[in-house]
Amino acid sequence: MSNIRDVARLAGVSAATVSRALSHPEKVSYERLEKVRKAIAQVGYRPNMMARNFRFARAYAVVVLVPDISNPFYSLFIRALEDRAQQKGYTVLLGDTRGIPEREIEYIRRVESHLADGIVQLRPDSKTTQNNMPPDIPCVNACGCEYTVGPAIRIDNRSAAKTVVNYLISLGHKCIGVISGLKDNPHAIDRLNGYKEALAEAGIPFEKDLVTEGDFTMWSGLNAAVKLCNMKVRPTAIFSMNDEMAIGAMQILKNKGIRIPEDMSVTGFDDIAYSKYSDTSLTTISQPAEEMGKMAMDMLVQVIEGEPLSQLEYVLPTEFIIRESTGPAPGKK
Amino acid sequence: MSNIRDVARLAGVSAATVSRALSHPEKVSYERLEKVRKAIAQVGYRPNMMARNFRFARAYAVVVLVPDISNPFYSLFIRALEDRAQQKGYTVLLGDTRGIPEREIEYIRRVESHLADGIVQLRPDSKTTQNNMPPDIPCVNACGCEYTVGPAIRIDNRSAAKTVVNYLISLGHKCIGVISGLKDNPHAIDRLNGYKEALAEAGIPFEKDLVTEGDFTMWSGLNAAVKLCNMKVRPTAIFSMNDEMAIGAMQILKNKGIRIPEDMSVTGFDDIAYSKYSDTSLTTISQPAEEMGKMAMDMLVQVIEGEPLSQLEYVLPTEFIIRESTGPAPGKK
DNA sequence: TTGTATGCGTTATCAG
DNA sequence: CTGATAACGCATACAA
Repeated sequence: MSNIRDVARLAGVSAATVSRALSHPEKVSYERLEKVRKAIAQVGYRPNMMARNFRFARAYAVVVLVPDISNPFYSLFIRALEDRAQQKGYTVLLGDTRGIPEREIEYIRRVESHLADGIVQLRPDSKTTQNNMPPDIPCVNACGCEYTVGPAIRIDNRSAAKTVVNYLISLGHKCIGVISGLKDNPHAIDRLNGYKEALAEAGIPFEKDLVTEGDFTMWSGLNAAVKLCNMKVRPTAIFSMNDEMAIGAMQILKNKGIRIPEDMSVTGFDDIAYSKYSDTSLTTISQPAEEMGKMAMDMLVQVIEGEPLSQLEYVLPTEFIIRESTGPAPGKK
Repeated sequence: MSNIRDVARLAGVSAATVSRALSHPEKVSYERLEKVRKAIAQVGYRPNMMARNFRFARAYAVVVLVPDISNPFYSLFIRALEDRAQQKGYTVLLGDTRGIPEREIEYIRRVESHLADGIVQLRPDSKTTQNNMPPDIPCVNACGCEYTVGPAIRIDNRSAAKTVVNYLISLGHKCIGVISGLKDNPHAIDRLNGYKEALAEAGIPFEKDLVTEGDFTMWSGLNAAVKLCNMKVRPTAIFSMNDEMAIGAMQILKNKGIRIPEDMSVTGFDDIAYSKYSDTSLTTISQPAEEMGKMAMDMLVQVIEGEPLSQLEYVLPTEFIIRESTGPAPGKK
């Protein structure tokens, strides 16, 4: 591989001139600029970015910490993040933690050892996260819940959930089952609070047995739905905390001959692509995943570059999308 | 940020000793090892990996070039790749090209400028790809088709497709529509060849009107299905070249009152998670995405480190999974 | 405008 | 076993 001195020698100038020709061409005479240009072409010189980054003590790279990249919501987010990163001259280092703290720490270490300049955090488990994250490393929390600290991009999970449940109530549903994420998942907590608020405002008592626990996978949604079906008083609607679990639930309901939405309404959360195309298309909450990815990147770069943040937290709007999986409670019209 | 000399000063040793204490502790006396250990802890020293990489002229990073990370097959592959990379001390740089050649080139440049050591290529468009890829940069083609050059991990698209179509034929189907990817997509070409072979061996003439073109999205599958339904002689089965398009197709078929599989059979390709949970679960080909991701990483590291490759190409087995979306041709039993 | 000299943090070499 | 030194490739302060 040729370096800047090879080019300089060939062009008959100093290495400094070659460097300037590339970074500050206005400071170099036209004549030498041409010489340098030719020499660069002749040897096929490519500046060594690693050396340059090293000199600037900057990696121009960010880590994105994600529990599972195969989750469609996350992959959409990351796609937008990467897009923005590329625009800004940054590289995205993929950190799929699978929820394992050691892996998270491994990636935090990458920042501490200067292989990346900051972290975008999609990990919702804020307790662990905040324990592991040293306060001095640039970090944006992009899966924020109500009680995150530091720069954050988030949605209002609570009021979104409330909107969904309000809608179900308006359709006459009084017994609404919940398929939750893991109980200590911040999203699950916020969304459950929305559910409770909606119930309270409608004067419906909260029944904790109606809340089943899943882990955001289709399989867990299926299992949770089985439990809900076997209850003494079977709910007439299911509020699932994400689309995957709702899809899993719908499959088993249909297998059992329960019609959707005639016998039971089902709602999701996220609006992943499959929700629109699933056989009974899913009523759900759409999150602005791409907008969130872009904003997270913008925000992180601001933090990295030491620019002041005009806002510490951005709460983005969600959209409630009504499709075929919801209808009037049985017996209502 | 503290550096190696700060530690050395504090420990009362030379920088070289600190370096050795970290990299070759067996070459350092126990006494000084302890001193160094304490000093490191005291100042919270983290070795600057960028400086170390710079010195070794290695990035310990690889680029993964993918047309669309939100595609579940790709994200599974990448998850496994990242897993293996982490095991081997490498970082994965995410390169979502969205099929745009300029973006691909941008990432190739990252390797040329020493920000990464090599590339795993998931881009199936081998023509463009090979035009852009300089011969001297380590690269593994992981979405290989029959005519890729260089190190490759792939499946036998042709024979997998043939298996599917053979099965449909065995069910009595004689008029089998195809939802293809873009006509010049290597996967689409290989799979279409499999389709043709199966037909030929069964003595069924190939009808080119039965081949509709999609772009591997659900939406395009839906549109293609509409075309197939409107044909003079409507096919009794649809061979879709991926699951997404099959899911899109199934939705519109059901909307039109066409029963699956009684009136029409549908098959997919990839076996993404949703195929199992979609309302009529999908008969499809399962690709070993995770195995492919791991092997691609192993292979790339071998190339990077200059180890000889025992095999230039690995063809991994696929599995044919029969679910509910296929059945006997109408009129057959 | 241009060239020279220096340093970024690390590690291998070599002499002690 | 240890320390001083040079080198990796680049960009800047400074001198000319």
